[in-house]
Amino acid sequence: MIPDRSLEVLRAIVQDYIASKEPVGSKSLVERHSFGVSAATIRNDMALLEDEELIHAPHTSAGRVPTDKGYRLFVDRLSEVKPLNAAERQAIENFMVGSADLDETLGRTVRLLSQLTNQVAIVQYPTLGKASVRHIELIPATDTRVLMVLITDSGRIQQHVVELGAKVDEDFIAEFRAKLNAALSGAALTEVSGKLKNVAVGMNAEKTKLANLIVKNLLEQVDANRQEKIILSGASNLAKREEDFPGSISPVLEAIEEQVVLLKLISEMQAEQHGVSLRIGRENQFEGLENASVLVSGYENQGSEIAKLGVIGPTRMDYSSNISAVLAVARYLTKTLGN
Amino acid sequence: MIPDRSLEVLRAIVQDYIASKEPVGSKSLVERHSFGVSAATIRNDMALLEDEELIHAPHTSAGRVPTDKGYRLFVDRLSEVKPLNAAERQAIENFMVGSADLDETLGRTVRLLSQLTNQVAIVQYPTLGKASVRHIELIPATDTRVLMVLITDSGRIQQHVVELGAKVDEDFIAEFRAKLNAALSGAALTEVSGKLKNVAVGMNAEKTKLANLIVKNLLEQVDANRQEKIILSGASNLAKREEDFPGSISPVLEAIEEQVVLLKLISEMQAEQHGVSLRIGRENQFEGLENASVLVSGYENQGSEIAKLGVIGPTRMDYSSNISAVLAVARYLTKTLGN
DNA sequence: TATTGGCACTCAGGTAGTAAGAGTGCTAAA
DNA sequence: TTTAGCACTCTTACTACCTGAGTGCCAATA
Repeated sequence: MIPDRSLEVLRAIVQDYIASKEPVGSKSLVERHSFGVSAATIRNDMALLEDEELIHAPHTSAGRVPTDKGYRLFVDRLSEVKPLNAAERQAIENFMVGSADLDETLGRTVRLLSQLTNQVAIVQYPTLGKASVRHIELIPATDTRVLMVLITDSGRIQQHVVELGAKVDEDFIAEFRAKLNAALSGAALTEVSGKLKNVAVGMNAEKTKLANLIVKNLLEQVDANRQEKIILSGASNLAKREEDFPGSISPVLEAIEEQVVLLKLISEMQAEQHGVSLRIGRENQFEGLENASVLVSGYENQGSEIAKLGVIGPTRMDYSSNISAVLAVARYLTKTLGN
Repeated sequence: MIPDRSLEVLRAIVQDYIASKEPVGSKSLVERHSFGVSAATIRNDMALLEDEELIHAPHTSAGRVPTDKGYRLFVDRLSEVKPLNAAERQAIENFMVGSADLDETLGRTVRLLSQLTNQVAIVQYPTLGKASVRHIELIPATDTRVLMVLITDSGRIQQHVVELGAKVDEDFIAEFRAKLNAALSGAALTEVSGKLKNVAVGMNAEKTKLANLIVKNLLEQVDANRQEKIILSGASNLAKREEDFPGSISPVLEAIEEQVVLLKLISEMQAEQHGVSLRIGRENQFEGLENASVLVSGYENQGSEIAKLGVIGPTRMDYSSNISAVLAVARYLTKTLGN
């Protein structure tokens, strides 16, 4: 359908526009690339691309700029994933060594990714839905309260203070703790509720009441706290590319500060080709992100994807580089978590 | 030194400028306020204020704008803390109910504060330096690894995986855990290292080795993780007030994203009058914050300050309202933590 | 001595008009 | 199918000009 040379022209336009941020015209195009044809011919090709809504002229006498659709075709069919250079690879290695716990690992990851790409980076915490119980701890806090700590196999920790309304017996707590762990250790969080049914069997009335209270709280914790979490880094990178956002960057900042929106967005995104998922401009419906692209990839633990990470930036971004950076960091994080 | 009426003029200039963001001239001043004198007289007062470097004219034929020094005098001597209105008070109440754990409480607090003030809000996590040990947990993770969890009285949790390099005996872990808790429960973190000296006494060589490894890691955790933490909210509010930052907001965003810088800054700030601490514009040396004001107050647990919270915004901010909002939220957080 | 009206002066911002340059689309020829 | 040529459009920059806001100063006044 679209002739090869026209596609080459599209590729050249995307590349030049990303590099220069100026609308690109037929003349500069033949100067910078060797098409072997004249500017007039290129102009014909450009007219074709414009008919297909792959490029667009901001003004009558300006050059052309890729549309969302144009970027999409570029990414899907015209670009190659640019391998990281040695310096970047080194940066990844250096950045991640010596991370102690999950918080620190993910914190470093998100900063690394924002530095590598010069975009806003996001990292989602491992979803509890796919996690399983490593350990449950019950710690007497005051006379009538118990601090409950739930530790999952992905390293995530949830805590909650349970008000028992009656004085607690330390021995009972210890006993119940053992019981809980025996019943739940290794269980997927989704199975927890089923496995808890019989845990209070064989206790006297008073203890049953306490046990139920704790179980109820534990379920709440598993459930309510299944709520996901995202961390961000590099918001200042957005401000540096303000020209790429007509109007103001404020709507974009608002959108990405709204965790709920962001979570909804990335949960909708399923890996496409290259192992990443990409939404360009208006391809995603969320208000404020009309001029932004969202690029995510999954990272894994024990062979299955547990959450996503990626970058958010203007539609005018270097897709090749960013895709390879996101992929590399996702792989590296998977590896780090494996230890 | 400076006559009363001139100070009144300064107050009027600050108020009008904050409200209108236009440099304010003598004529509009006499129109909006009842000084009982003519514009010419006000001009004389303004010349005086300019001599004192309290106000400044952006151009020869423009009105006047307060300088950092002018804002400072305004805050210290001319402004009253504006009590919150009913709606704001209600917002605070509503926002905080039902917070489960520390993370959620602080998360809600920082969002509340940014909404209340329309500025960037910051909340510092309780400093470990002032905390004490509530409980230490040792949980066998794999054959040779133990997950150590340190819970402090402020609700903060630190975790770390200890590689023991040898197979661990569960009974020993349980025993050692009891020993650790007996020795450390209730101890301030600063005392931990002293109290750990004799904990391995009376064990055989092999166990001593393991114990020392755990103790070493515990100390590392107490120490290295004394590193502070800050959470932010409302960065988009900065973008909305871009006009107040000559050039770009990018340097400001960079500065506040740099946790280390921010921590250094607020740790230097000691409560002054009104119970808050304020740095206006160039009063703070940090790069990127020349046009920003930082306003913090401490919040408490068990009667002593454990960390700070506050807002960051343009020097042209509503100091009266923001001071009262920061104070109110700090008080409310103190109260919430008391439960 | 403090205040006031008057006035000349400065300067930012808006409006017009003009010129230059980039880029286009179209047409006719190769 | 490609190309050269050309007329046309429209942005951008520059210039000149005007207006209005606001000032500083001075001489007069209470």
